[in-house]
Amino acid sequence: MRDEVGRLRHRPDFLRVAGTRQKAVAPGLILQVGKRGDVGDAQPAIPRVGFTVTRKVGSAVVRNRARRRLKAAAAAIFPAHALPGLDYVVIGRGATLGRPFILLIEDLTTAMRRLNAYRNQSESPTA
RNA sequence: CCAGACGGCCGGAUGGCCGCUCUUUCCCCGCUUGCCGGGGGGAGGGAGGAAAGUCCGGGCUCCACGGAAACACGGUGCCGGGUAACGCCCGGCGGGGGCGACCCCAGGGACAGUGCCACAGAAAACAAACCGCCGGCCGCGAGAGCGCCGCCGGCAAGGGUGAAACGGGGCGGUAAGAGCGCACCGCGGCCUCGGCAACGAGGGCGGCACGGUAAACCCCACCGGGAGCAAGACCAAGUAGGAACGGCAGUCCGUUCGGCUUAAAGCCGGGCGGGCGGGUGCGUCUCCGCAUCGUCGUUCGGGUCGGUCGCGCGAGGCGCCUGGUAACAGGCGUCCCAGAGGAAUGGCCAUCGCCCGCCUUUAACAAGCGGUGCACAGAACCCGGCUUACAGGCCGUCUGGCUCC
RNA sequence: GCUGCCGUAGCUCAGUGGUAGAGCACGUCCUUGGUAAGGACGGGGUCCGGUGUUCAAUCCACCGCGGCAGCA
Repeated sequence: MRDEVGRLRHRPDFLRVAGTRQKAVAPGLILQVGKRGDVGDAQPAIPRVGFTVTRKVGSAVVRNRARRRLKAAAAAIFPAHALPGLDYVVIGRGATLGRPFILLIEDLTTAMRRLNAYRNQSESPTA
């Protein structure tokens, strides 16, 4: 069972998610969560994810690599464990590049659990 | 072998699993049948030498404009060549550095004008004279000589200051001196020769007349219209069916409504229909036809921030040949080589290569273990340069030194 | 993509060719029974880096590094 995960692409979406102040900090990343605002109520809205890596992290090469590793981590977890109707924003930190990939995935799952945004695989997504 | 100079090149390799994006092709489903939408499979392409800084030059697009010129502003600045062009490149010249290979230089004009040259020093620029030197007179003294408080005249060699002092040091000359004279060097004209030229070489003349600074203002010559792909074009959606100004301007007939009027007539304003004229669009243009309408332009206001094009065949890459010292040019053959849009080109793993550390051990290697060690760095319209960053490595040419034959 | 500005003592800033300064801060001393205030003295600077122009550069020119801001 592989569910779709959408992608946040516009600045207002990021600002709305940041405005909810739902934040969890892990060594390798920071996670923000917010409910989708524009939902049509007929279909259950798919979860969406966006990535932010600021210039404080480093040069363009460093920022690109950090974002790609976060994308890979999200692709490994979100299709099975993201909750529908939520928008996730994953923020890269300076340690994102040096962190082993396994620990990066653990960081993501613990951050999701801490924000009550983690779905166990057995639960039905369309509750 | 060591040290060095210059030019060019590479800048991790192979494989596995899971993904991203573009192109192409096939299959299935759907309907509003079409380069339609959704899903799936196959094949192929997918960062750089600097993609960076944005310091120059172009293409392309829009705006402005009578061909253009001028002022202002900015840039460039020895000569010749290359180039689409350049502030780039190549070859020369001049100056400076290095034993040398070679390297460095914004390198026009200081008799067009203005400004500045601190401190020190007599004096920092049409010259002048502080300490001085010399001669004459005067005074003192027997004399050599002396004279701060004496006079007149000549001189600029010496001293000291400074970054820089109206040629340099040498010989002659002189009372002392002085290009006053002489040779050399420097400087400025002239002539001849070589060179396309910058410039160089030689000869002869002049008589020191001409300090530095133009990356101070400036003068001269040449170049530059402005903005930038978020340029610009189209589609969809959607708001207002808006306001102001300007360009030709509406006119005639019928009918109807309102106002003025007691009513009619008449006048004014509006609606509808038609004719003529006008605008816009299409048909290849003036003719003509069709459609549509008050139109078009500018500015403001309002709305949208979705999609498509621009967008990659190019001053293109590679190989060979020819011309040229070279930059480069020409010819022939061959290849098609990224196109994202919160932005693809990746994540994880294994093996090899290189580097670092440790241990065992050595004259040295090798082997073993560990390493979150493997440079600088990510296309955003494209191209030519410049500049800056860069672990490690390869190739070629040349210079100096040492040793051996 | 385009365009400006800034970098000077630990901090905030002057200085714009000629030996680099002010305020605050810091140190020592005086004053006080003691502290603060006040007074006296003092230490501190690769003037962001490099190359050049000039006799001489914080200042002028060029090239970098870092930071800030504006326009689209």
